Amino acid sequence: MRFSRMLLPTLKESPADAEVMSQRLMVRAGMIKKVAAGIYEILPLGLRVLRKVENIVRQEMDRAGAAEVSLPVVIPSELWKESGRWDKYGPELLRVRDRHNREFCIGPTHEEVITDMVRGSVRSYRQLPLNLYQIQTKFRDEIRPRFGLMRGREFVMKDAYSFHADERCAEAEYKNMLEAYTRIFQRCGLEFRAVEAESGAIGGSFSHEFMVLTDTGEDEVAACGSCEYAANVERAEVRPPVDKEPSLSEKSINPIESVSTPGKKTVEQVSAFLGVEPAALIKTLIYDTDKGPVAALVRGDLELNEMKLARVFDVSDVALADEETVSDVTGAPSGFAGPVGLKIPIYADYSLLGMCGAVTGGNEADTHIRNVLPGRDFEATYCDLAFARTGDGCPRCEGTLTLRRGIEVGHVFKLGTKYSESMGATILDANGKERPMIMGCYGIGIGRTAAAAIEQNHDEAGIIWPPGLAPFAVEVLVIKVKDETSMSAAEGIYNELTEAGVETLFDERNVRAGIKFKDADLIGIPVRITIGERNLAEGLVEVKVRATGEENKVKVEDTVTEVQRLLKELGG
RNA sequence: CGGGGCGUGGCGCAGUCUGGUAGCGCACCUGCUUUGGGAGCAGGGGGCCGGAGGUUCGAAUCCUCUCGCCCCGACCA
Repeated sequence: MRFSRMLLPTLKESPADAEVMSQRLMVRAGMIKKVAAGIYEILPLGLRVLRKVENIVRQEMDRAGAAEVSLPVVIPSELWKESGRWDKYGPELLRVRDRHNREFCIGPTHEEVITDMVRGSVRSYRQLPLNLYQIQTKFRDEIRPRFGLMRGREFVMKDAYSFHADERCAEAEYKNMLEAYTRIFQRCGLEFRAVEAESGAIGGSFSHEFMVLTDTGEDEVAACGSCEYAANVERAEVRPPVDKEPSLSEKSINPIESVSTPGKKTVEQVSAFLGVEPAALIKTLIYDTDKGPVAALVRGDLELNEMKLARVFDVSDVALADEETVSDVTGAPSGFAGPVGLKIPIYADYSLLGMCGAVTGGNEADTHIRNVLPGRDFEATYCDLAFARTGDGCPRCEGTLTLRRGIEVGHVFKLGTKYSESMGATILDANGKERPMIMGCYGIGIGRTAAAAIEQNHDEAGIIWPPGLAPFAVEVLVIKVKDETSMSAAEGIYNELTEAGVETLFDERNVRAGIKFKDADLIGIPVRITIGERNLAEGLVEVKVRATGEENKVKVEDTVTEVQRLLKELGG
């Protein structure tokens, strides 16, 4: 491809609204251009990269036994009403009407459509399993799109759906997809972890997020340094402490006493006022549940994870109780709740085990109490309630967890029968009994993967593409276009490379060398061949590796073989 | 949805407070010089100042409404 024939508007300055590096570099490298919040035009260079990701995904999905389909972007509301999601999905679902005033939505995901496709034509367990995927543009009307392609409203996604006659088969496919995803992201040249997103109650986990580890990710991941355990911080479990022997100080601790703490409600205020560490406080939160109000306790320096609390009660959601409920159950305004003397069920985080002489609310306005000893002064059910932190114990081994940021680029999820049941996608099993198909779904954000690759692979000068995703393998750069010798040598090398099947960008623009060098670094093509008069006089050209800066002079006639050797070495 | 900020040429911005015929840098066009890391000089083209209404002799500037964009938070998975 000739540079001059390609729309490749590089920018010297960064766009004002770009928050993260990948977005800045994609805009500056002329890959994307924003047209509206979360909606982008993809320019030729950008598309080439997206196609690289797509093709890797396609190859690995095919290799894993999945078949590609194409599903509609515009989906009739009936399908979504069947599954019940038309009412549940909320404003993120973009709804439109056609000229006959019929309702449709722009597909944000395609469980309904794929289920509809399969339910008509699959009637027997003999026709299963199936795994169908598509690579397609989707739309989610995100509240706050940001970070360029990382969190757009319109975005390209690979989504796959599998159908099975029994659980074992569904689980096998789940593993199959985990392996396929691992291959995909390896080929993309990314540092990533498959992270448990949700643990099944009975062994194993059936939701994994593939997280690319970077400093700018939107999600926080707790990963064990010693084993494979990794989980979204919102779900990450913490190893329960071994039972603590009561220490001497515990035995000899003084009885509780009240202290006046006028207007001191928050942990910071109370710890500052009393001159104790936040970790010496017990935070008491009153929550509303189906079973009435409960108290949840965590150590003062930790944060309660509502999801963990919800899981204790096996509900999808818990909410902090309102002011009225708090004063009803504690007899005090919020900010002064404490476990001592409470009549409602008390759930305490493991972090309370071994605490002694703690400070808690006094269940009385402007009052706290100290010398509180769990077990002596109140009883509680102990469980894992706090957000995991760096240094916490791994739940699976003796190692410790470290928190890192990550970008979710893929998600593998066992769906079960939610859609097949509501939409009547059933088969007859070997006994002639009708049962819903068991489904799984598997997504990969294409644009997000490309963005994540940039987050992980760039320097001050620009992008450094992993060979697998590079828009071109090689860039041929002529210093002086007007010099006929240079130009004909460059043309020769360019043609040879192209004929050898090496994707080559030929920068034959009639601009100063400096501009071309800067653009080459910015665009980040792995290998650059520079053709200048001086070297050419000795029959040489320069071959430079973008990632390492390593540079070699090569004989003109050896260029193509040398480049091919280099590319092989780089893993392209 | 709450709070804050910004809309001025393709991009980045000044001008707005204190109304008086729209400016700078980059990019673009022409010429000359230059030519291995975003050149210099000279000349030039391009802007319904986001939109509507109002105040005024006169509005980018003041007032009202509106649309869009960005940031923080809440929401969402």
